[in-house]
Amino acid sequence: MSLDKAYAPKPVEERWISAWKTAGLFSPKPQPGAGPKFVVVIPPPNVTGALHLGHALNNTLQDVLVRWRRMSGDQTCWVPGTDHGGIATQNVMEKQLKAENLSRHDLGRDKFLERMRDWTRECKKTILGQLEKLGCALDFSREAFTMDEARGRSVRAAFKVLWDKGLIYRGLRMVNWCVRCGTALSDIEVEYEERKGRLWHIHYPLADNSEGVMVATTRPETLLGDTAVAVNPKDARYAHLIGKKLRLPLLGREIPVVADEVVDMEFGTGAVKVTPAHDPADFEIGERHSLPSITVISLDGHIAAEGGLYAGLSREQARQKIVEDLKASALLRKEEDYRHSVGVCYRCASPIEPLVSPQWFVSMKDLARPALEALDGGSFAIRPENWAKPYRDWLSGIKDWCVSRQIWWGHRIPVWYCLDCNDLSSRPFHQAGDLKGVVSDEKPAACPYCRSQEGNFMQDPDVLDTWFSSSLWPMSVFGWPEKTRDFEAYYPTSVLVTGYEIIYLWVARMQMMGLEFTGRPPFSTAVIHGIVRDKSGRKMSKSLGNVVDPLVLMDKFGTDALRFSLMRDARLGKDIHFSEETVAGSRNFVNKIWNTARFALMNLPETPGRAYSLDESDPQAPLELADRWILSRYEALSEEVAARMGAFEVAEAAESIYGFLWDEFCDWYVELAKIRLSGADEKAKDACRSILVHVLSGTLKMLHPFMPFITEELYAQLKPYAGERADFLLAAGFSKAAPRWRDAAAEERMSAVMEITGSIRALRAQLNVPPGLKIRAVAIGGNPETRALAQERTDYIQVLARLGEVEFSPVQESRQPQSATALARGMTFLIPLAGVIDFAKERARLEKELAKADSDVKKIAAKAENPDFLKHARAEEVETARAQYRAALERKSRLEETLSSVLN
RNA sequence: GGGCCGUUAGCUCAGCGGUGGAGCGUCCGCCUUACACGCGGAAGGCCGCAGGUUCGAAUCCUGCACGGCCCACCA
Repeated sequence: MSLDKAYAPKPVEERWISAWKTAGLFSPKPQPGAGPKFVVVIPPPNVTGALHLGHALNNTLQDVLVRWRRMSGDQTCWVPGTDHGGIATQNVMEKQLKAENLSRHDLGRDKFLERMRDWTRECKKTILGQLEKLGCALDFSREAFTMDEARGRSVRAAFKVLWDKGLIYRGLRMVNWCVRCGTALSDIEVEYEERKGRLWHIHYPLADNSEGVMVATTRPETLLGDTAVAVNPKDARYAHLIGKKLRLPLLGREIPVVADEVVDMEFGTGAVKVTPAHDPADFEIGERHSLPSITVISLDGHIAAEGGLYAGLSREQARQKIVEDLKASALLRKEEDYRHSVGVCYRCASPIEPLVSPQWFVSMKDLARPALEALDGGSFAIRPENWAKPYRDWLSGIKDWCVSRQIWWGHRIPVWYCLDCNDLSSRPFHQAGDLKGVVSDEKPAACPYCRSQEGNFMQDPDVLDTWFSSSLWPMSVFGWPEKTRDFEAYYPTSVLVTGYEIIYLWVARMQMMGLEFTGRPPFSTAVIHGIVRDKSGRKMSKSLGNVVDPLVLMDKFGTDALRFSLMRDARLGKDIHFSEETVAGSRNFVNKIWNTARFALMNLPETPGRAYSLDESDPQAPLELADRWILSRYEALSEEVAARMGAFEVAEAAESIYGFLWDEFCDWYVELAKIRLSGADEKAKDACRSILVHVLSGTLKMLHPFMPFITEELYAQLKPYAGERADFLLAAGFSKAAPRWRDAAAEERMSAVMEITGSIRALRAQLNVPPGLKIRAVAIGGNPETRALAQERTDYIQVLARLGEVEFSPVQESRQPQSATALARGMTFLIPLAGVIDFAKERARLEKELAKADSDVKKIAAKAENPDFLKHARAEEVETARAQYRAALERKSRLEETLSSVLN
């Protein structure tokens, strides 16, 4: 068997992807009653384009959990899919059309949707291909799409149930309107940005042209729709004006001064212009004072007919013109720069226009209550826990959900109007508030209101918010509302892995819907991760030009490397500052693993004669210190990693495995194994081989969820030596825990060896002893155990520190002229180096060590000699401190001795 | 205005009550037959600031400053 010197990911990845697929590895059949289940549904990526690093993070995290649980013995099921993505996807298509100088209206609804479906088909292919390439153990036979036929049935069923319960209603309400997208948005789809604007102070004279009040506004164009000016009832400045009429500038309309608590006396002039049709706060003032509401900005963002001579202007043009006209009429009294937060569309970032229009709503209060109870009762948990509070707060203050969108791409609202009894022609659809509708999947045969059988039915033109179908996802992917076997077997799911930015948009709504329709939370834990940002912490965006394509990274460093670096940084809930260097680091680690296996295989017989198993009661060869140490460390690692994974602390688990494999296994164990492997003692060799096979294959298993490809590749080579037959690591599962291998004594002894080695290595490096030179050493001092250990394991120290002969001198003050000195664990290693080293350097080095020892002594003395410490600290704490103090003193005095005598 | 998170080595981040850690970068030395995507060594920290609790605080508490998110009807 021979492996290349450097790992080449591409062919390995391709080979295993196809092997997994051929074996149907990710589509295990549900086995009734066979052990715990672990079910995950993918957060379906929008079909807006290719996947980005955030998707890579999200899906790798899920894959790690799924693979881990599968190897732990759970029945797992991970469902893939994509989301039609409503406005976002429609915008992508509209951009494409724009490049062809077309609008969606040029195509018409049917043609447009056809193009959307074509695009979606391609996009799904891309996304699923990328997920496969990422190595995701998704059951591709279950692929779902939020707008396919089955999901359509779920959506319509949910709508019907909510309708029948009176939880869905249509009403004329003030909503967030995106002028650019031409649709209403829900409250949480509005983002607030600090933007620089201006604050205009406008004088509103009294109707008789005497005095008047000054108001401040950031949106002067809304003046056209003003129907009052409001002041605080307690405001002495304006008390005499309450009830009087003002003359609205430019239009001349008379409007009243009203008193309302909501007005802040401190802010601006203390008087507010009230535009009920175009501001949510003003809308409420209008309700309280029965003010008329005049719509002056229409759905397309232009000034409506009521805007007089401004009608037809865009809102931007109107603002400019109105400011000019106010200036001309000397009513504009002040104009200042003003930074304030502006609501913008989460999909296109253009400013939101609050306006009144007929929309569909879901009444949320009753749905939120069970979700809150699930959280408080523990049937649903959020990790990390600090997200529970914002989640709870949001649910507690929940408002009704505007679910209608005036776009074409989405689930059409399943409501029909009879043209024979609904007068749609005289009431343009979007202006009507009280149409009689029939909720139905298909066009009804007869009108229940007028009994007409003419079939003059028209479906509501609106579509549902894309998040409506998303909220049903954990149910709909298994066929709900039908009682399918899959639904029985896999609902509710186990964990949901997603980013914190969609906790309200998605997580909360899934909880509410799941509880409403099934009485059970759709998943018992939400695992929340952060956002992938660039190196300097900025969000990745096309406009900043800092987006990184995961495919490019996978191509350059390998998929395992990309996955591992994402996982190493994926601390729950924390953002990742991503840099390519960390992927290079992971690539190096992957290569390290490759070479470790190469080393092991080089030292195993060409054809596996027998299995090197430690499970046999009678080991084939005697184990020695290094073996017992690495086994102990390996067991400790297994336990720690299992605990971490159970708590979803994936990053911590990854870090631990990294440290174990590189620092302990490679840098220490493998180096020591070389002693026996290069010798002639077959029994000793077999002992080493057993350990190498056992620890390496076990570590590969632990790593498999993180880096599925290289581990599969190497395990395939190693498994005959481990006596295992499974074709894939997922099928092989983890080895049983073996706590009997924990060995504190071996760990302690090995750490002494490491310390001694370290001090001699440091001496060599600092004194520039030629690395190839095998130097002689004289060992003196030390307590009996350490001394015995050093004598027993001289071979370790010789190999690790590249020593020649080591002489154990019984004489405490053994004189070795012209020696350098290494101190460790109470032992002194004198290294005669006349002619090799510069003794001035050695003196300087020792003086520095002495200074360090001295400061150590002082630090520990501050504790160990402190009567308060001795009085209050726990006994074992005191004991430890005393021991440390003794050791520090001992070291210091030895250094002093050395400096005064040996060096002379 | 409220809430959450962060502030530790040049950079990215662990540590969360007992003599300050990792990776990358830097410096010195090594092609030591698994790996130069490597090995050994080293330099580099008033652990944001100020109080408090404690025998003892990077770690717990309280304020403050700075940075970042989220929420809220500031015209």
